[in-house]
Amino acid sequence: MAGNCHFAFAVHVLSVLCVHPEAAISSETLAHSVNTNAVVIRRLLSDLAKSGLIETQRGPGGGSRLARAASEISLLEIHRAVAGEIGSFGEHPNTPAQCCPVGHEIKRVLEDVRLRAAKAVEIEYSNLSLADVVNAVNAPQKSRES
Amino acid sequence: MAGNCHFAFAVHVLSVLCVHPEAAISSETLAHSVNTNAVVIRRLLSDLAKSGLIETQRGPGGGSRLARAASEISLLEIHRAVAGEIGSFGEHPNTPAQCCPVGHEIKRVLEDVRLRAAKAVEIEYSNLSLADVVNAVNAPQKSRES
DNA sequence: CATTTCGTAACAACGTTTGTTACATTTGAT
DNA sequence: ATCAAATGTAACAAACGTTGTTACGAAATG
Repeated sequence: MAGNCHFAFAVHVLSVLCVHPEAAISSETLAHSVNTNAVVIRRLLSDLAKSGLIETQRGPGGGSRLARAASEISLLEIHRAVAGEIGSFGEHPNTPAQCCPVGHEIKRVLEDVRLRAAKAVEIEYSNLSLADVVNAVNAPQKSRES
Repeated sequence: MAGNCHFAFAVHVLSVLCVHPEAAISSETLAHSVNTNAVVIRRLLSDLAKSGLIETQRGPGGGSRLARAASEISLLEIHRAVAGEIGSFGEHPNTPAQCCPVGHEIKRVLEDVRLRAAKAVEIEYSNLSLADVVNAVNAPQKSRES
């Protein structure tokens, strides 16, 4: 696995919240569906709440629910909430030799390339909503939307 | 940093080879430009040679040079050579609860999402050549091509 | 006030990546 | 032939990020 799985877990969790609009779902229940620890889920939920995608209640009967209609939540928002801006494709971490003509400019050029790729992914994610995901979950045999 | 920097290093190295077409460049020289260890570069060069992007000579005066015109080498090829297929955006590593309707289907849906994003990046990378990168390196003040 | 649940800190386990040393192998020059 | 230059690759340590886990305080409900 490269990087982390916050985004995948978040989409999973939000999908579960989406199909249970009537009740608040506990981190324990969500953790069971994702097959991980409840604290891992709570860390995610904390980020999602900070971004206003869910609302959470403490105490008995507490848990989380969507703060908005699933059709109004894009995958881009989810990604930003739990995994930051898109575009961490292996950057050049070193300081290249500045005396080398290539070394002097390469990081700027690579950054442009990175931005292009990031923009392309952003467009894809912004065109997919949580509702699209849940629809796909509920319609296994059908081909993909849009 | 997320993941590795093979791709960034490879583009850097290949750019240096591109601007020195007259001679074979040693891993030591390349390592100096990238500001890393020569063995790190040799590992990269080994992958690039296996993919037919460069040719390498051992012995005194040896080193590497491009096997093709830079305009015929896409960033997608470079990525595949040193960092594998595009599309390792934090997958869902666990086996979700199969009794949960969402858990049962979510990995397939997430895989579709991942493929979409990967395809978008592939298109960007396939439309950029090593020559484009070198042109951008040589024309610092100009805006980007295409 | 007891129970449930969240929020968060702290820490261990694990895997990946990078850098480094070491050494065998190939090649070219003298 | 021998030497020097350079690659190819294995082995290993250090650093880092991620995940899972325990623990415990805070909040809310009845």
